[in-house]
Amino acid sequence: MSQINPQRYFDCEDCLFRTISCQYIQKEEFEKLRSKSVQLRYKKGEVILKQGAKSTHFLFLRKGIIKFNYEDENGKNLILSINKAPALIGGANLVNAEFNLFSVCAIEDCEGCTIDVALLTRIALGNTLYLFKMLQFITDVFRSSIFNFISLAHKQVNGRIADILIFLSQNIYMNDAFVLSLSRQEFAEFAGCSKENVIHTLRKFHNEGLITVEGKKIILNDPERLQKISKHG
Amino acid sequence: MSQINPQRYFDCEDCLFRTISCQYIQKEEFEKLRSKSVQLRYKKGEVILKQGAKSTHFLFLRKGIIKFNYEDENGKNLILSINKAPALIGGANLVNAEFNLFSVCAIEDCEGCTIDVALLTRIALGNTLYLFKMLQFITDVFRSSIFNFISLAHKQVNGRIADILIFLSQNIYMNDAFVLSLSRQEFAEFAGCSKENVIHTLRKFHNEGLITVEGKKIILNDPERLQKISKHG
DNA sequence: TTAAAAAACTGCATTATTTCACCTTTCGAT
DNA sequence: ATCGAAAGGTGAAATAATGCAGTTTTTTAA
Repeated sequence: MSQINPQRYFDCEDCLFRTISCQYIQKEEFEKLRSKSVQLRYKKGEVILKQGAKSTHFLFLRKGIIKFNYEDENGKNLILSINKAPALIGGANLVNAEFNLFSVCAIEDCEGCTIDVALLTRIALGNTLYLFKMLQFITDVFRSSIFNFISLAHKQVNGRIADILIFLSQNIYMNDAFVLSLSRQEFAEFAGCSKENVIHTLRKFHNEGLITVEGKKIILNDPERLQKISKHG
Repeated sequence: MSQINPQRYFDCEDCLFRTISCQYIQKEEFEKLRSKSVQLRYKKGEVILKQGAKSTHFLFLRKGIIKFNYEDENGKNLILSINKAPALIGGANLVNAEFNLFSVCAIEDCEGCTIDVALLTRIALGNTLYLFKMLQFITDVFRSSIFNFISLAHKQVNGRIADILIFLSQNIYMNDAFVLSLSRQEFAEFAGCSKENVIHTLRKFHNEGLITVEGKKIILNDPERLQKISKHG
């Protein structure tokens, strides 16, 4: 994450953020944003934004998978949501410019571009359609977590784990078979239960033929039945 | 909720929404908004916005207490948040103009004013500072629910109920003693547990002298110890 | 390559939570 | 004023979830 000699890892030409931005704002304005941007790479496990810190930049995540993490007063972690690129990260502070409420961490190797919040805000305030678009981007990340919370709030662990498996398959890995980016501990922090409970439950689903678990490799053999478990709670 | 003969229950002169709006937009523009508004009263229990419906208006809640309610596929309810006036209700749809994700119901008698979404959006798009202010209003309602979710996600029932008691005391009733607007069933839907568990736990806190429960009347005798229970989980 | 550390896993005792069956109180409508 | 429905409440059995103590497997770094 060295910034001494700003490195260029990828080309801006095919950047989605650029494409979308340039539908709303002038190329010259985008160039201003870009001149303040730095390309960064994060290894799996690295912290991108730290809870409690004041962040001066967003990150346009171009590649990779991240988690939003909240650490409570006892040091217990909760994963609020998991998102994959492309996404605009750090937006909880656009409307409400305070300290980061959550951390954002890479759970797979990531690359992206910092975006200066002050400058983006200035540009967006002069262009409501662009502002609107940015807000959509930001709330996307947020909204996905709502249904996870609902699942958490009134399903038991079986249903919650079924929900997470379906979510990962459909929204993150886009495949019935995937290699889990989360440790069992992290899975538990996402499901709001103990890691033992995650292990027991995955094993049970495995023994019932519902899924195949082999270390980090998971295959959903019967998504329909998983849906039923999710629904039943 | 008769709209045949639009009734005037209260005076617009001292309306907070008007005061705030007029800091950003012209009086004439506010008059346009107002001309499309209707003053409404809701009895405790009435539905203000219905989950799944397409809402053409926000409600500026001028007086009263409301709940955000999500009903799942099995008919189970979850209360996402509880808010008191003043608040701008229905904003989940401003950025993302779809159907209502949640219902909003009065849990105390309420009064407020409808606000035409299309017109408000049009005005806000022409005035970014106003748009920003409206977004702040809307996300306020949202943000308060986040910490309730965190509580839900990794505390046990004792801690969750302690959290809710503290929340109600500090954020809704602004007093250590209050008359609960929720039934035990609703309390359970907020705490994400069974109503029996709510009753048992309130009784336990009562027996320990932590709180005094007498039907709907609740007094927090020892908020500090309650905080400790909340913290310990 | 190997030793140490971290993560995955297991079964079980303990604790938390739900569910059920049933009783009592409160409240609103006739 | 009375009936019936809804809400509040109780205790106990059944179920779910956690936390522990220990083993195995995988990963990491020297």
